[in-house]
Amino acid sequence: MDASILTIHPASPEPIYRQIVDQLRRLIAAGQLAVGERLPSVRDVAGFHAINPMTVSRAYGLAESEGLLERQRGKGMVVASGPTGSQSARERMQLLEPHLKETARQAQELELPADTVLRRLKHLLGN
Amino acid sequence: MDASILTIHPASPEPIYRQIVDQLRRLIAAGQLAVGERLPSVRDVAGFHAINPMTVSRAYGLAESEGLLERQRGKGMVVASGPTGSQSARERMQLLEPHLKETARQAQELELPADTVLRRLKHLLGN
DNA sequence: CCAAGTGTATTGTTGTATTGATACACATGG
DNA sequence: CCATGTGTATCAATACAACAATACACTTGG
Repeated sequence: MDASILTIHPASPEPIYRQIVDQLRRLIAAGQLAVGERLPSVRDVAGFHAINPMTVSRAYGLAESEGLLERQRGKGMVVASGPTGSQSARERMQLLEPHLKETARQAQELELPADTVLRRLKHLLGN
Repeated sequence: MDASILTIHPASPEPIYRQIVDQLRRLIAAGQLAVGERLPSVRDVAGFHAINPMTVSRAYGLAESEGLLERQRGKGMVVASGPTGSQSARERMQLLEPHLKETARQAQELELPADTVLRRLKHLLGN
């Protein structure tokens, strides 16, 4: 598995380990990471993105305790077969809900017309 | 000015002082806080939200160095008359742009249909 | 004038978060 | 068997955020 599946911004105020966990949660929920699929090793990810291996390990550990990943000793991490794999659109939507709530809050503080916001987001989604 | 204009979540991982500054930036850009209007005193805000006055002072100080607020010695902080007051919809939109970009990224990782996301956001905006 | 209200500088403390360097235990494959 | 590849436990070093308790300079209203 290629280390490039993960997008990381080391300079972001968002902690690196949380960027990784959040991303894994979404990619696994959508099935972009299939059940049983092997993840890139901590050293691969760390080398590719020029970050510390322990930071990746911490993210993997959290993802495991959350039931997203399973550890295969000596081999690596694989996507867990638990209650997680490839969820329905409804379940995936709930992962986006908090972020959307915050979007709405900021839009209202900015007094932006709903049309304007929706049109812009539609454009961004059309990639 | 009432201390309740500011919404603060002390338990959020987002630092309190940044919650305040970000919020001020939006409220001022929209004109919900009019140019020249007085802000609630640091002690009022701190008392109302049960946080430390110096945390509020720090936020006000940052907002001032950003040109959002002006300090009137002995009186308090007022909304600056600078290049900031009540911006156009286009300018306000740019304050939301980074957040919308992130929304689009997460939606794509979740493989959510654009329609679903847009419909949900439209509902959240219709308050 | 002076009490009461502004913001702020200062110093110290506490708790936590984040990252880093190193060494270790384990499993695999030739 | 052993080099190589896993993940990770451990300890350390910072940095950050918030709080606490003062003291200070300033303005206003009675």
